[in-house]
Amino acid sequence: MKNVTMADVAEHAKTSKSTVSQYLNKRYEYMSENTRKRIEAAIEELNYHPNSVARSLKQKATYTVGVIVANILHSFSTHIIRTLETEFNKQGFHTIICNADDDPEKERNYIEMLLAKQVDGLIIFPTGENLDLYEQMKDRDFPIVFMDRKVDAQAIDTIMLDNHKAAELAVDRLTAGNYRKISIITTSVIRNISPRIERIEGYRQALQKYSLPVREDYIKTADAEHLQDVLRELFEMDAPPEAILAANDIVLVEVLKYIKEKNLSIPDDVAVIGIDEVPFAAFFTPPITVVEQPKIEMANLAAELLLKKINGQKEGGSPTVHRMQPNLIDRHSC
Amino acid sequence: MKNVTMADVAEHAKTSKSTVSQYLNKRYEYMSENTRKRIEAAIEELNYHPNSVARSLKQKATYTVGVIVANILHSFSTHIIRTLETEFNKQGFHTIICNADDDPEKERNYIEMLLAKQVDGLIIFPTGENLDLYEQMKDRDFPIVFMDRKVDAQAIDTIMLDNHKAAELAVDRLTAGNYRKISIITTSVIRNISPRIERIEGYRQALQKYSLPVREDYIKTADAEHLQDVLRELFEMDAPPEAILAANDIVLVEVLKYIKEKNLSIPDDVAVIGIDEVPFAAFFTPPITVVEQPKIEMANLAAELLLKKINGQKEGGSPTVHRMQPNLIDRHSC
DNA sequence: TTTGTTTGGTAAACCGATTTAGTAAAGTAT
DNA sequence: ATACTTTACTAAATCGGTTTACCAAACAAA
Repeated sequence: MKNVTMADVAEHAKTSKSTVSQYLNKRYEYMSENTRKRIEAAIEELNYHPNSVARSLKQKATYTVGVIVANILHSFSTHIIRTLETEFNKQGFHTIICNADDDPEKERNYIEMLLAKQVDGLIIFPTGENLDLYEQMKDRDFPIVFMDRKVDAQAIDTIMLDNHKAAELAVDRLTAGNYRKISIITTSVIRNISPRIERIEGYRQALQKYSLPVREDYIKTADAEHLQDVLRELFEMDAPPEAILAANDIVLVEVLKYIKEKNLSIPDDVAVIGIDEVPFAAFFTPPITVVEQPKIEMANLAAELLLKKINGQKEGGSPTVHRMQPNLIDRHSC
Repeated sequence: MKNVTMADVAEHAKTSKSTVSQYLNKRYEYMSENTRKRIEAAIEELNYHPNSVARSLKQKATYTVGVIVANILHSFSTHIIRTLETEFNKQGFHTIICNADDDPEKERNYIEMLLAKQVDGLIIFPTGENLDLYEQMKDRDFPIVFMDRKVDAQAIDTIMLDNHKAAELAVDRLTAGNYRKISIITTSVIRNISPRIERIEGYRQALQKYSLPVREDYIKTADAEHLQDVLRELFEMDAPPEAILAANDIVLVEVLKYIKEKNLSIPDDVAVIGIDEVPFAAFFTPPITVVEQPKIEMANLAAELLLKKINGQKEGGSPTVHRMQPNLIDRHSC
């Protein structure tokens, strides 16, 4: 069955393609009532649906944005995606979601594919390795917003948690509970992923604020698959930590797994605090205290900034890192 | 800065668009080594990237598939999405993910938008309300696979859990633990969403298998927001249930919230079993017994079926409902 | 020498919209 | 009656690729 095109509609309605196009774009001033009705009828009768690929080619706009998350397994990413999608959809934009799996090569492929597909803008949780690509896009003034992580070499609008503050909030809470031997665990820090670095920095500074010693062997980083090993090391130390700051939700899950397995009790044997809210924190036994990111605001701001760029509004100032404030949800794990 | 097109490359390489196109499609037999090198150099020098919108228009293929999930909040959906995206990406396809939020109107819009965008195929978790659209696509032989839910009126390939079996497995486990007053709770059943209906049916049949009475007041359905009310009702009954079968992950979360709030103990005060695996089940206190869906297999099968249709392979038989087998993960909540 | 084949290439149509420039006919102003 | 507007419409160019049909030159075969 042949596809119905605008030419078919025009023929059927005894008018020209141009007029049908005007009709579709609701510029009714350019035609008589009679013509309009004939077009309406023809569209109905032929069950015509415009081809937006053709439209995009001519208009040089696809009304589609790309989102490349570094790792879709973080519940933070999932929530951001959901809000972004809803927001873009409201504004008539489609969203293509890609998962770079923390692999710079995959990220490169996705960026190239999305650009070839002529997306109108990009939101990226950058791996930080594809500087040349970031640079190119910036030079072209291609609409782009970074999320969650900053890339030092690039002056690109970026939305990030105030990670120093987040770690500080956690340490504040822990010291208030009289824990002094505090460990921080985060996922791998090769490639200097900025939020992880910053959370460790924030932790160090907060300890210093309380004149607590910073013990390097309390600072642990590892891939998700090796976190159990790291935890074992930690608890086999002469002076194991009294409290653990899980620097993201993946770490928190591994920490709780380990604790369950070793039959330790929270907070008596170890106190636990996490950065990133997770769905089970509220009804866990005990409920887990957590520092949450303002996900909705972050996603909304990202969408807003990107749409502004797409609509060609010259940005007020130069590219900024927008720092969002974390929030402590105090429960009973410390 | 003007965009670089194939014409620019041709000019720069002193050849024709046709030859450049052949080059891009790796049909090197049609040109001399010398020409090939010149094209290569020109592409490099101009930093040319082909426009896939133009290509799609001519080829009538976008190498993009759409996925419309009914509700992205189910962890099941998230996992399916992840696997689908990975799988399609392997095969050179992009994935556009949309969330219908269980709203048939949103679903309709998404289907229409994705078709206008000329996606090559569609995977839908159908709301079940847009029969006319489903029908149209089927009539056109448009590649489409249903996931998780079936639509009775439509003969469209569908991938579903064996929901009767899933509920039966849960009841088996509960009766083995000597629980006899078993309640099932599921999210709203208006619009006859098939997996929910089937799980309730499976529950009834399983009770009958054990000659246990089927009490209608133990069968509860409600929107996520009203589940707490439903739980209150349930536990304020004269004979409250000894065990709860949470028919999906959203219900499970609400059940555990309620239990925590009321300070009930699992499994002594109430036993709990869920359908759908969740990340915290393994290290919850107590670890939650759960019937899991073979998500990976389901997503892989869906991708495989869809790609076959897209590649025009005539399907062996008529459209089928593919029933996948659930699996009990026995832990300590019953 | 003539014919056939291979090699290396190009011009132009095409995909299905949008948009610009132009025009015929009718209406209005002077 | 003439000039100017407005109304209603269309032809054709365009977006950036792909593909088909065709061709000239070089070479081989008869």
